[in-house]
Amino acid sequence: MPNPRKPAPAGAEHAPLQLEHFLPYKLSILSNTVSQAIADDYQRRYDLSVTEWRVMAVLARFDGLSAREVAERTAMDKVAVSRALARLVEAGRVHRETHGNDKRRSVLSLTEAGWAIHDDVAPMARAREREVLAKLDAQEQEWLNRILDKLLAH
Amino acid sequence: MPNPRKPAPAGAEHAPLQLEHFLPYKLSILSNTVSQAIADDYQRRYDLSVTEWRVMAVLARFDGLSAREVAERTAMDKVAVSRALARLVEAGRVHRETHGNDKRRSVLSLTEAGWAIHDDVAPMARAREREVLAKLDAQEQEWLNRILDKLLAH
DNA sequence: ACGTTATAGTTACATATGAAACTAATTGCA
DNA sequence: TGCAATTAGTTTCATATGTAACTATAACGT
Repeated sequence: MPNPRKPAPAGAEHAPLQLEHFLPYKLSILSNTVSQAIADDYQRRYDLSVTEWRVMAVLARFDGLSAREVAERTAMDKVAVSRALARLVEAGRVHRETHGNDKRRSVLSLTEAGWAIHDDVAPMARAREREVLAKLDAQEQEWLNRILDKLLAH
Repeated sequence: MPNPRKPAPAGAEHAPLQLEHFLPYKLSILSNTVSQAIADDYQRRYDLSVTEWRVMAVLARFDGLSAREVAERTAMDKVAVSRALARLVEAGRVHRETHGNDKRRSVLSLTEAGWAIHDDVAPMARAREREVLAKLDAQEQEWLNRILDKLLAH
């Protein structure tokens, strides 16, 4: 008998959550599992955190963003972005200069070295995404997309 | 023109990810948003971390678990569980005793104070879940459930 | 022009987290 | 038995993270 646990009687008045059927919990597990699988592909190899990778991914698409704009696009807070940028600039992966008209703002872009990493990591990330989606049939994939977009709207 | 950003030409050879259509990214945003909304309900009021709440939720359903079993059920690592338990026992929310036959194992259960918190927080958590699901119609809710279970299987 | 308010970004501090080393108890098997 | 290998749980250490305070610059209203 590996684990003969009784499903808590707990009197009668309590109403315990069933974590395994609780949406926020399931989302958390799934999200962490998937993100970690991708991170495993690049963290060791490039000494790159998830935060840093997201900053790079955004700069790959939108060249010349400011730090605040990066924060908006990645949904991370500005402190996290500031720190990620400090490391990325230090490592020569991101180039930072000051905006001509507004000396508060930075103008950010990937360096050659940054692009090289991007071009290696992006396909791996896409492959992981495909692995996850491969567990679903075409119809389920469509529904998932629609549902996530609906939940994320506004 | 608040933000006239050009969608990165970036030469021609690069293929930047579109984060906003990338499944792992969308999952991460959604999961964090939902979990944070729930946490906001109890963190200040009870000085209770997400980790601690999950431990309590599991003990509410499965009385007498060991720390390792709690870790399994919450999908958290044993160090996180150990620390959460230390705080919960210290705060008088969880009772810990030693297993009769195996002195390594602990036998854990909620105290009266623990149950009181549980009985206040659990309905709030359920209400938040309902708020999220309210954005979907009945059909979408069914698909979401089925799809998440499929992705989480194995 | 000038003082107030807002914004971009960094720094400091306190807390959270994860990996690995560690202790204590139990199990397996020669 | 008795000793090597496992297992439960804690501690340590190095990093990560969030909040709030801070600096510098720009925008706004009078």
